[in-house]
Amino acid sequence: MTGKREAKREALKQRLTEAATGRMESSGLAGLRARDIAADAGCALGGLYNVYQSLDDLILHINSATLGRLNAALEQAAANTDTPRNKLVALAREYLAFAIDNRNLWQALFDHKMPEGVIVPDWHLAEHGVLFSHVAGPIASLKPDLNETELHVMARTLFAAVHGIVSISLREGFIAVPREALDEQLTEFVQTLVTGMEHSSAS
Amino acid sequence: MTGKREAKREALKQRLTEAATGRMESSGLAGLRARDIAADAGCALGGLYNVYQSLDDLILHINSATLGRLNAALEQAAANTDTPRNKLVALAREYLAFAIDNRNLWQALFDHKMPEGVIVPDWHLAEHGVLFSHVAGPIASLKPDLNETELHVMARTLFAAVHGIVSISLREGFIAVPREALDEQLTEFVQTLVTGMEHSSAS
DNA sequence: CCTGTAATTTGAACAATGTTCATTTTATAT
DNA sequence: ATATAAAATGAACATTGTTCAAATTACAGG
Repeated sequence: MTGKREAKREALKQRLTEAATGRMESSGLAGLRARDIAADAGCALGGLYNVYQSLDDLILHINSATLGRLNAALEQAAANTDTPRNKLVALAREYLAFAIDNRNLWQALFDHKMPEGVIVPDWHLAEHGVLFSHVAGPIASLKPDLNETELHVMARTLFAAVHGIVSISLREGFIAVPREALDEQLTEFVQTLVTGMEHSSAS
Repeated sequence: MTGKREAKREALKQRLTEAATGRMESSGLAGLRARDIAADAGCALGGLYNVYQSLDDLILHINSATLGRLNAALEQAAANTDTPRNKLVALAREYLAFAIDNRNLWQALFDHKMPEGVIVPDWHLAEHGVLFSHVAGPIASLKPDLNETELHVMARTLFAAVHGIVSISLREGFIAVPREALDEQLTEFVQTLVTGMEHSSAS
């Protein structure tokens, strides 16, 4: 009857992660309390710190899972579309859809900051970097003359632009634009940008 | 010798605001402590709460001042340029410059969140809204057929796109792109977008 | 099945922080 | 000069994340 320790530990970790994810979904990053999470998971307060290094560490793991789902959704969106132009539009729309459908989890990806002096681990930065990569393929088709660096930089720029539009649109306090209008705006924006790319010097 | 109360109160408010702004510049929003601010301003901890409703209220006022300076800088940038295209490029570059030169103050504009249930006062939302307005003029020239709503929405979208690029570029942890490269990327991005606008259906 | 040991779980205690408020100090008017 | 109202003070409180000595539990050997 060995291995029971390991199993319990894993089970607790999962319960904690699920509890924390649930709290984050319903109350957002700012509504996350160590005591609530522990209570939801059915363990003592200290139990959380046996499994995770800190609350920030736990949040990092939640964000990692969210990034995984987001990356999968974006990959799907690009795969189900034909031309580079349509892929870029589909990626932007999927990003918006994911942000709306997973508001608090998505917000936490960008709202969460490590405490002063603590650096974000490389593996997590890499996961963020994958987001940019989805955009790189279609851009490479549109502008085959770009070298790898230029391509990467432009992909990051385009992603950041779309992120900014989604981010400000979903910001609380600001006038809530209806989803359909947002979708249309975003589509038009990407279309305009692609048109611009097609007409620029080194296409 | 009347009016001394009012004067002292104003003086204290200013000292508190300056102290808090200084702390925010050097340590960022997350490094702001009520006790530090009060100590810097030379008053007791409670004094802060005689002048401001809460720390959030104080932060709101700092952000208001920052927005004032940012709006002034953007207005200047647009005024010193000729064509709509060049105005849009100048606005984006000025936005980047301001963000770099006022990193922590600028970050706080978007990082700060009111506690759950407390809503941002209208006058402050309006100040944020002014940011979009700088972009509206040049866009109106480029696309004279837009009605007021369409114009406002497009201005917001373009601003948000530029904001996103600047925001992700200055994000800690991510690879720091040299300022000149950033500036060039941003310029190219706006140029591409304007080109796209010139070639789109309802120009 | 019993027992000793090592790992785990617990929750009281701690430190840091925003906020309040009874008390003290100060400014103004009479 | 004194009374009153305003303002300043800082101790006390509530809410956090985090730690750690003590209690509990799982496992191996007899």
